[in-house]
Amino acid sequence: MGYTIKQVSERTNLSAHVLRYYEKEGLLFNINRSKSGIRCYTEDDLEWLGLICCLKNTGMSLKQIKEFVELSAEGRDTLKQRCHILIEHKKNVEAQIQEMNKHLEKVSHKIDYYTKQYNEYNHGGSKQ
Amino acid sequence: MGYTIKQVSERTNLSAHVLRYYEKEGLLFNINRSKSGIRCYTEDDLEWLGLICCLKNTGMSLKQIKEFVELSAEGRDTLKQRCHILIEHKKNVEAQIQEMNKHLEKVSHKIDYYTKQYNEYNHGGSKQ
DNA sequence: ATAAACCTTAACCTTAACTCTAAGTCAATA
DNA sequence: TATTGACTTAGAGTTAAGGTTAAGGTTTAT
Repeated sequence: MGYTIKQVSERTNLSAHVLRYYEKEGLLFNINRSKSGIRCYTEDDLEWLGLICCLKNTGMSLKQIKEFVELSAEGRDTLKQRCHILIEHKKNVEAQIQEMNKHLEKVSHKIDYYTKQYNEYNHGGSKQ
Repeated sequence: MGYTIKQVSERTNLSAHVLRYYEKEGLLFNINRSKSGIRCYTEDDLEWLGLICCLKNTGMSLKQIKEFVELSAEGRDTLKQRCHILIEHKKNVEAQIQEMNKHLEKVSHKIDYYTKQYNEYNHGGSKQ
């Protein structure tokens, strides 16, 4: 019935430390505990963690994620707000990706330039 | 005859502090100075800064950039190595972008889900 | 010539996101 | 029963990439 912190750690690729840290920082709440205080994560908790990782992996800060989580805790009344946050975040990430692509192009140019220089150097060079 | 740190700061959108910091960290070298010790950047320096920013903006750490810069300082013999680094970096960034897109899809699903919930809530809800 | 607006270095401060340590509890095993 | 080992907490340490402050030198405008 439920998962230990170690099991969750293995499934999420987050260390046990990080899981406790996230909890302390308010990204996870209402994690069940045994009588002796040991965390016991539910399927729902795993679901949440999935969303949190997803937001984190797209560059949302823990602080922003926390805000989102707090809204979620307030229930259905904040659905619209949460939706808005996600939509904004999506836009940001898309813009970010575009920027990255633009920078990548420059890197590509540099690669071409270096490749050319390298070939010339090898042709004209004395050491074969 | 060259640019002051402020002029470079304006052109690159890096603060004067950051320019000095980069120099101290070994990302820039051989920056000319006036007799009184004031930095005087050349066009070449600006060119370099352009590449550095490009690498930084695609997520390369200053440490890695420094390694790249050090290779450059060694001259033509490291052209191949540098080329390799850039190509690897490009691959990484492309992979990163793909990952981001995958995560974005999940976010999109969540948005759909929330939107649906919101609509249902509003239809079934008592307040209008 | 004196203040404003630059420049310099050195050193400490900040923030995010961990990461580790110390000291202790608890359950299972030898 | 003693010890191993996973769990707990509070809190300090780390890293990257800067930011800020202090204390002072230089140049230019009035």
